[in-house]
Amino acid sequence: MQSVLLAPPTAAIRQPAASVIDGLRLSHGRDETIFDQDDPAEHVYQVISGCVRTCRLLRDGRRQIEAFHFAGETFGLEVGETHRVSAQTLTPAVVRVMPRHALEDLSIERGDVARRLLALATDNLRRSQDHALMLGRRSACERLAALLLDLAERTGAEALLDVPMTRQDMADYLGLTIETVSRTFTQFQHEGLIALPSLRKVLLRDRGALEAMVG
Amino acid sequence: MQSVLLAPPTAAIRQPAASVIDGLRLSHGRDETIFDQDDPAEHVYQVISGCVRTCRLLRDGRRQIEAFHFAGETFGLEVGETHRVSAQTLTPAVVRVMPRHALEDLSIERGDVARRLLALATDNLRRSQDHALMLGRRSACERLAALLLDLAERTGAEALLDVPMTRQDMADYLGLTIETVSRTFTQFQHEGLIALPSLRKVLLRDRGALEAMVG
DNA sequence: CGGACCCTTGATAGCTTTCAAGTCAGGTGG
DNA sequence: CCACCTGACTTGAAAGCTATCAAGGGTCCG
Repeated sequence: MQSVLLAPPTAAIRQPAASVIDGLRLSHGRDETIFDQDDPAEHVYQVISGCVRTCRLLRDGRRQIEAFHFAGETFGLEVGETHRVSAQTLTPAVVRVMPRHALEDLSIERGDVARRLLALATDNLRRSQDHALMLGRRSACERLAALLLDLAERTGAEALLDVPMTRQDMADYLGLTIETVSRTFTQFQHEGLIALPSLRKVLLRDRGALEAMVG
Repeated sequence: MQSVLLAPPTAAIRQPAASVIDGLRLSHGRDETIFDQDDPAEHVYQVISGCVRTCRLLRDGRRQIEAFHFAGETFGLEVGETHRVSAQTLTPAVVRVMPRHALEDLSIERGDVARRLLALATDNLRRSQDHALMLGRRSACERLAALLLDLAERTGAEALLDVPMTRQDMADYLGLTIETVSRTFTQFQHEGLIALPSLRKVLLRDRGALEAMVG
């Protein structure tokens, strides 16, 4: 038997793995809550289709989106008893729901399952570290360029990107305001780096220049 | 047998766990490199004594410190073949070095070991997410207050903190400049929140106010 | 066609950075 | 033991980037 719990993140999109724990598949509409911050962390989730955001809220309402999750990606893995982030859909989405205790029990018996889980956790860690570097040390332009390139890579788009999130979502992911995101889009457009054929679509015209910004 | 690979982070300081893989114990002086960014990731490390920082560098020299690691804490766990961060000592330190492949092999046989590794990874992930929230959505004052309280908690200090890092280290962790960190210290002092009996020591005079800032 | 929401743009303010001196402390060598 | 010297820290002034406040314009959907 080859494929186990979850396919490796990169391969999952194309070849969904057979899984030991199938889990429920739940369909969600757009902008629906999957779980809230401080809810008991009883499940682990995998995006089957659509897009999900995980985010944290400060008491005064400031929001930081921790990550966007696309098809094949996993979220909701916690070490403690409660979720430290909330999760909502950006688009209509199908999400696989797996009971956490079952996964943990299984990972004690099955080394390969445990290994896969560890890979998922360290992969999320890697993303989070990249995110922190961006938030700590990059300018607004660099942040937006990084987001666009990341989206292109993860959705496998050539030049025309479908962006499932609002400007507000991008702002809360990038640690900026909605106005700054909008101005930066306009600036990129004027510089010929991108075109904006419609809201929710971005055409990358000079990928090299964007990559040079990100470094 | 009760204690396995690594004690849980919180307990490790007081009762170092017996371990399946003892690993080499290496002594380092102050400001020495343990590994560099892009080095092959062949080991996992645990701080026995002293303090270690892990950080990432941008090509133009901008630096983001990803985390400070104190006694009992683990660092260097990677999913890929190379280290994405570098690690240096802040103080003279003793570090336990464990071969990564041995850990991975062992975690396939031993469910408890795998579980412990997963807990370590998700714990690091949690810290990284807190860090990202701070970098994305908090002011300079809030960031410094959070760092001081975090140090107090992790080193178990009552009111008088020993800070092993320079202002530059703090700045690179907090996503600020050294001047802003210094000014914020001065401001806290004037507001009666802290006193600075010497460099590298901070006396917390109004912990409640600091906690209120962090929220 | 109307309305609501999202997005863009403009003007101004504010926080943090940058640039530039100084000050202080700790360590070394005389 | 003291003087010096170097690196770390602090402080000041000015600039810059992003946030805030405030309209105005588009677009999608009922």
